[in-house]
Amino acid sequence: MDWNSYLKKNDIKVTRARVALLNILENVTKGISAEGLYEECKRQGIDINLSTIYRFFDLFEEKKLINKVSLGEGPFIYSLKKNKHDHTVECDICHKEIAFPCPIQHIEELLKAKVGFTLKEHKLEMKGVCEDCKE
Amino acid sequence: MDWNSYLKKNDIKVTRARVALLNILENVTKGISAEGLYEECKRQGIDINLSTIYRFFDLFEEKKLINKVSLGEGPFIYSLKKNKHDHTVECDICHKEIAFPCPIQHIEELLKAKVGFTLKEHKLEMKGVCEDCKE
DNA sequence: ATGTATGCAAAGTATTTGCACAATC
DNA sequence: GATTGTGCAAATACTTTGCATACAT
Repeated sequence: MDWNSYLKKNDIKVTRARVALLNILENVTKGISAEGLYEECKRQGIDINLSTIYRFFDLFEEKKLINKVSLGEGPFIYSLKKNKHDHTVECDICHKEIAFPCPIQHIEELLKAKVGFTLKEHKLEMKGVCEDCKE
Repeated sequence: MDWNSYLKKNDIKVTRARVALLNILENVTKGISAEGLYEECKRQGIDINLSTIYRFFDLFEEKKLINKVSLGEGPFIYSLKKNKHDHTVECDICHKEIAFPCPIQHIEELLKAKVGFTLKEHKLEMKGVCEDCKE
């Protein structure tokens, strides 16, 4: 992958650390923790500080390029977003639709961790009441 | 609610702390953090140690009576499970179905926290590959 | 040359644990 | 009475931050 243009497109400066981390993340099948990524760097002889990794995740999460998921214990698990898409929730009352970034990757990590199931497709429909109609 | 029989049914000893915490949780519309529950106890003049609250959550999560959700930052958010139900994931290859405790409450908390939307109904279908067929 | 990124060490936040005493069955 | 729960204080796990230096444009 051409990280150079990927990064520029997202207004992120191209640095040695970021490119190295992206290269590793690209080849990781499931999510990875900050510590895990740090260990993987060491294993590959790449010297990157753990703080840098946390800052990398923070930045990329803010740019919505990364999923950050908790398995309920231990560290957060991060993974590069693929197939970025939204779902919509429709308000029962005003019928407004609100887009919401697909939350399935949270569930995907849980499924993998708890029952060893690898998710391929999903369909999610949600209905409820929006903030304005809540009273 | 009759917490006495609720607890016994789930093989949990009835104690002052547990009943008090359940009473509070029952009247909390959305999830609450350990610290939040602790503050609420104090506000109501109930004296329960923060460790006890954490131990309460651990126990009830193990018994699958409580949801534990992370919003990506800050503490975990806990809520009593209502409408306990499973979803199934179907394996593309062997067509085995695996039940999975409904993960929507995770999403529910996220929706509430991020876009103020209160979820009422959902439909979730998932397909993928089970552990045995993964090779 | 300027602004941003990184390493390092120290601090912070959320949670867990060990132990002594107390409550429950 | 035996077992399990709770409070307290200390420990741990994970993550964030401040500051000095290095790097990217």
